[in-house]
Amino acid sequence: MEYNFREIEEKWRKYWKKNNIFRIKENKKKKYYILNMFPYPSGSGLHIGHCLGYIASDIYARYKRAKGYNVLNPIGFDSFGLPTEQYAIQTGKSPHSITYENEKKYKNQIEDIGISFDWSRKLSTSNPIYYRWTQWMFIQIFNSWYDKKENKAKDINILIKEFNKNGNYKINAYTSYKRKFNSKKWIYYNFLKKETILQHYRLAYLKRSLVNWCNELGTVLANDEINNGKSKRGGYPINKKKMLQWHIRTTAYSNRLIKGFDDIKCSNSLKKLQLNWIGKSKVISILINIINIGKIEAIILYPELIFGITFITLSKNHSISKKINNFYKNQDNCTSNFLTKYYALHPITNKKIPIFIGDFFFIKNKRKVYLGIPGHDKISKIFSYKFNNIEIINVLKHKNEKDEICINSNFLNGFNRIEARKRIIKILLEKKIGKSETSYKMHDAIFSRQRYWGEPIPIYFKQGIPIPIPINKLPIVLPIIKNFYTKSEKSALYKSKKWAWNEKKLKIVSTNLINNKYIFPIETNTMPCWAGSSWYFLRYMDVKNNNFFLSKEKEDYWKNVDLYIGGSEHATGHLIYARFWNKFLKDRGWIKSEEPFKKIINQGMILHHSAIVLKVTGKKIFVSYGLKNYKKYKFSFQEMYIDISLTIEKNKIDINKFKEFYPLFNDATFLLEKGFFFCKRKLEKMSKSKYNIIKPYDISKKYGSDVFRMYEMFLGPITQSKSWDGYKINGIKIFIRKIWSIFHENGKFYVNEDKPTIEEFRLLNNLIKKIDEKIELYHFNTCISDFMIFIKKLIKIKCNKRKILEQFIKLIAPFAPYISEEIWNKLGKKKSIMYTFIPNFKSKFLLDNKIKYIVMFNGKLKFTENFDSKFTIEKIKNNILNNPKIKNILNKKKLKKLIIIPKKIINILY
RNA sequence: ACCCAAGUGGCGAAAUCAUGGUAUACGCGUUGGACUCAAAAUCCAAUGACUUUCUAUGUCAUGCGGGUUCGAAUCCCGCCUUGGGUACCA
Repeated sequence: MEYNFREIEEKWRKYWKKNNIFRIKENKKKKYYILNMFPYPSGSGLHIGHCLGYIASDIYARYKRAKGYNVLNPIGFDSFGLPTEQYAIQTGKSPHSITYENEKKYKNQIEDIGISFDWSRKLSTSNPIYYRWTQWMFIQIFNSWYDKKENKAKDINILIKEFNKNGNYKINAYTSYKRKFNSKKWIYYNFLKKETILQHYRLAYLKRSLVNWCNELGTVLANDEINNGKSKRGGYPINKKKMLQWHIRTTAYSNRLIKGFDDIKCSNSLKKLQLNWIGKSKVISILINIINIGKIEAIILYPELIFGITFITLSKNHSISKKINNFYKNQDNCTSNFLTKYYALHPITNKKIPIFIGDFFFIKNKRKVYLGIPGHDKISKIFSYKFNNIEIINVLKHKNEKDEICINSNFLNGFNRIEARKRIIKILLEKKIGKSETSYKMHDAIFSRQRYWGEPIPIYFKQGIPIPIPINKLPIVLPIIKNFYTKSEKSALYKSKKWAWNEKKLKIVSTNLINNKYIFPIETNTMPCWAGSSWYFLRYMDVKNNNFFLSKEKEDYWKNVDLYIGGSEHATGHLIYARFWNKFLKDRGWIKSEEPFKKIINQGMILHHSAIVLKVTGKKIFVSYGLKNYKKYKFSFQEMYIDISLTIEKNKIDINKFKEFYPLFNDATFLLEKGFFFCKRKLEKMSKSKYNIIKPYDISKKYGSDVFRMYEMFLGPITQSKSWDGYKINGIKIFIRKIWSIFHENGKFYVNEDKPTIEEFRLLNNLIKKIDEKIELYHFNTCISDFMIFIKKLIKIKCNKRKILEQFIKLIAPFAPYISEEIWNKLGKKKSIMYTFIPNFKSKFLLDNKIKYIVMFNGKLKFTENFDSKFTIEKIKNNILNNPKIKNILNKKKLKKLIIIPKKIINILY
């Protein structure tokens, strides 16, 4: 009997939906919270790369459920964002309707592959019901300061009270405010002055910072939209421009973000990535005198190399560069790297050091100074070759392979690096040439966006002073603006005619009414995407709550995320922000967990071939790729991505299909190569822009969702990127059919009711043990191998006994839920297989009384030998020495040593 | 430029961490066979490379070059290539 996946899968899809099988309620069972990283609902819909994480987490969720946990496995949409905004500008559609359509598309596609998401908990960041709380949280961040003494964020009113009492003398706050004031002064200050000071303490504050401004496009651009200093769209120049923007004092949490790793289970590489992003380090800054100019401060990363400094480069933005530049005003070479006529004095030797100005170095540090140590720094060395009068001093010498000692370094000579560093630091500090500081690479996160499609920031401005909208008036809803493309440096919301706050009536009114007495302008910037995505995992626990973002009861039950699965591209930004946000909410007492995620795994990407054809620039002529360098043609070519479905046999193109697909090129000319038209193929990330997307529906339509699910898992380890090959899916198709056929005899469903043999039980328990272990390690690909081996053996020994097969189908159900549900039903079970338990393995069936030893000669395998598991090493030794095979190989050579590693190997050295 | 990861047959990969111990499990593909008038489907067998007439307890293979070890795909050092991130793509 043929397995009719279309009918069967459709049947169970409906059953699950109708009976709300995936709906989760809090109960007395132990909880397990699985989370997929927030998807962005793009217009092109889901592709098989997205599915990878969903399938993996679904297998894990179904498995945990079958192990007795109450599993929360929710989904929602990070639906604010740039692509929707741009698509809306292009097409004239409203971003609201685009988002609605895209979310619907995603839901259908995800349901199709049988993911057990609880859709009743769906949320969407662009929904006012959700962003009401994002806005609320922003106001709370605004109304908080960081107490360094207790290491937590607190209400700003506590700080104000303290200022009233003691000024800022006694408080130990995380602040950018450097001056001191007492309570008298504070009380005397006016409203404006007080708020200006408070801005240095608030966790959300306004500050001018740089943006990428593109004048021609009339907008701020993301780095992603820029290529080589020009806009990707149109290729227009970009200028850095300072704008007043909201910042979040994330740096206050640097130490806790580092410390928190103790409680997160994730790969070391993920930890390293985040640690490097935070970039905490102890550094020494030194003061250097520039003759006739003044002092500069510079960071010296390796103070033990101080005697190797032979030049200094200043960034063009350095205040001293600007002074120096005045002298060079009339010279042409001020723009790139050039040598000035100024000299610095070496802080210890007082030797003259030449000063350069330029951008050769990636000067990212605040000091904007680069200390050139060409003897031991690669880039400095390259730079010194450019200006060949730079002196190169080697200050290190290899003592042996590991240790380096200082040379040409005055009093440091002869010390190894570590010792030399200690000594020089001590001297620098004593002589007050240097200061020890803790430095962080991370800076406070910029929170303002000049876009339309984001959460409005709930702030209005009274004489330029930011005041939060009263929280009982939240949310302030994003106004509908038909044409929000500003083409000016004003933010999109500036175009809204109704975007002013009436303090008397407590509502949003027309901007015409602004009188700056009781009607004030509202902030026109919107929030960044990371706002909504920094706390969504909390909302899933209590998505329908209208009174608060999360109730105590629900939080007590679900606590935090047990397993977080998502792409490694979010390893830094999103994870840092979400962890910060969570810690903030905890500090203020609204939640209890210090860390939001207990365990994080990163899935790899799926790569696929893309097809690129050669087109003659500006003409409807296509040239087969192999003719690219053919001298007869004097065309200039442009490369064009075409849909991968137009290829037949690797890089051959079906021209008729091509013309059909692109009606624009119906009358185009094709220059062939040996009668065929070839393209270039490239293996790269699956993406809409590269037209190499494979949609899950195309696969599940042809093979069924079970086959699709299992094949995606079978491609390779979840954490690695892997390429898609549509041919190999056949192996899984055959395997699913084998499962089906083992439950059938002569075309009818049949299982044998006899008691299994010990050998059969042993096979089953071995499988249970392996699957148990491998699922916990997320090795889903090798689980499938084990299922295959198991089924192959059952077929070989002709076992179709109920007691074995029933357990097997439970084990495979998380991987292939549809066929399992059908077989479970045919086995006579009334309830869904989702409600069954996967048994634990019984170790009594696993015992083996023989142990296989590998016998090696000088580390090379010769043969294997079985020994009784009870044998002592001594007994094995005697046995081996008298083994004729060994005597034969040893022949007349003398045995030097015998190494026996219990339960593993025997190595004979001769 | 910096940070993080990956590199194993014709191909996807296993063994890689906790714990160094039979390299290529499982699958695809290919080849041969069975069934069939034939094809598809299915089933069975072989399949890293090399060498020799046969045999084998033979030789060589885990991106490249070294090292540690009785023993390295696995650990250490130095490279090469590819992918991801670098703060307004998500």
